[in-house]
Amino acid sequence: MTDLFQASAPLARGATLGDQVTEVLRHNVVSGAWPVGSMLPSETTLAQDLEVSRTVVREAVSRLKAEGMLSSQQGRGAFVSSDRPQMGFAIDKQDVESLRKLSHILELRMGMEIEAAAFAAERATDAHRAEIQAAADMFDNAETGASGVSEGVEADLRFHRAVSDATGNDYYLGLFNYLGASLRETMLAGRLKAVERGGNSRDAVAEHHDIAAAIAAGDSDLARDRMRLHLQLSGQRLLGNLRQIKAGDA
Amino acid sequence: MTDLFQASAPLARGATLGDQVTEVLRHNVVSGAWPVGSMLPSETTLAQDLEVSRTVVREAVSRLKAEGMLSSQQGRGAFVSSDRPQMGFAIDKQDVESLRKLSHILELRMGMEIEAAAFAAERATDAHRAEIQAAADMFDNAETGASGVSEGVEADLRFHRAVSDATGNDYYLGLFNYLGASLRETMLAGRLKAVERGGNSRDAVAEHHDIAAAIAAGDSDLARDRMRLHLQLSGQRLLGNLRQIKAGDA
DNA sequence: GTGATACATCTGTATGACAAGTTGTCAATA
DNA sequence: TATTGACAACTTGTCATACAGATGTATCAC
Repeated sequence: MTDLFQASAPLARGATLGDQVTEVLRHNVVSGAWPVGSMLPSETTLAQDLEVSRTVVREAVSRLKAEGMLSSQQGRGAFVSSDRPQMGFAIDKQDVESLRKLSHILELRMGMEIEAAAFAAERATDAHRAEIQAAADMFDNAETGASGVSEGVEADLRFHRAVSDATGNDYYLGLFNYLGASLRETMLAGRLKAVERGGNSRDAVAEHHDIAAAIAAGDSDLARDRMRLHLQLSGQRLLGNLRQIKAGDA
Repeated sequence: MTDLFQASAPLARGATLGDQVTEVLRHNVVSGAWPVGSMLPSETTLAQDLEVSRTVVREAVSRLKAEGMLSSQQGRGAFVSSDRPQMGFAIDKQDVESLRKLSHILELRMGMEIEAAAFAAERATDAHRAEIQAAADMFDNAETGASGVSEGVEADLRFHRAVSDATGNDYYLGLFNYLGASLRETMLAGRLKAVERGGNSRDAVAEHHDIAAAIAAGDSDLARDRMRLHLQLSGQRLLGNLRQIKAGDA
């Protein structure tokens, strides 16, 4: 049953075996390979196929039981009870600590914010545009001035939230708020390292201004492109800084 | 440390030891006995005090870690990370009944799936491509043949899920699963009306094939464009059908 | 004081064993 | 034939032990 592994990319360094097996099992459920109501292979079988101890398999199963994705009964087996998290779409708090998962979260953010920028360009009211501009200026001051690192992150988040708000679509705003909250601490750590290395966030300031200009001009295609570029670059910057941190630890 | 037990209510029959210990630990957190940030007693200590094996304690801790209430680190210990369950991104079930909110949900889906199509074109494995093609064919058969309405919706969802899966990014897959599940009933109602009006979903079949071809060719820009077009058109079709239903009701 | 080293302690993982519960088989029985 | 009941073959639940790997701390040398 090596095909259990086929879809799982090389797993994050530092992730425990329990984390890894949890991901494999979860993927088998959400991908539909194990439909809702179906029975899982026994823990012993899974342990053999995945080449880990039964201890690790039980750890993974117990987590997914806590999420409501699996249920088990002594003597019968374990079953898929739901193919989605009980409480909507959620990101595990520890996931942002794994660079691979973090990059995936950033990818999702990209998909969502690129289109948000386009909607914002089409629909932003004067008030929205003013807030976007204000957030861009605040970010500018925070980065070029002598403000603390925290102010920079907050201004950054404020800008992106303003763009999401300007879509006039509360789901964009809601999803951004959730992703932003999940990323806040990590962004803070990254920016801290950036400052230590001499600071490289002036690019981000210019990118914010460019996006704000495109939205103000009502050019949705341009807003899309500039947002894409900005998120690609800032994602690379963040991941680069975090890699420095992890390397420094070792 | 018998006071660990003092506040625990009589536990349900059939509850495993793991369930019981989970409740004890959870109570110690929410009651404030173990403040946020504090360190838990070691697993060995807890096992002794609670008179269970370390296995059971680990089971309980792993569940609470999955809930985001605890976090642990090898060599350091386990800590209280939050005294309340984390809330994710959620869509109210009644929102899909409002046409305006529904169109907003579809917009969010667009943002997410357009970029997913691009990632899929870049990263899809042979297995992914085969599944996408199979889902497109299944949709084809369901729409051109004499299958039920439900099969069509399921095949439609399967196609889009396959694309999300092909990103290799479980957050795209997870968000799609959530949005798809939220939309399933509404899509069913819309397609029912479409069939009643003479059927207009052959366009969607062709669009699916077009998308599949773009992904198979590895052309991410084309995949993006075609997915955007498809979601725009199918969104309009769905909303149009639903308006017919609402008009018929009145 | 400072840095290197050894040690104690914690979580993570593996292994083996047994208890407890469920399901299917199959023969004995009415 | 239909039903019962013992039994074997599974499953998950729990325990005990051992060791690996990571971390923090005390200790020693300089």
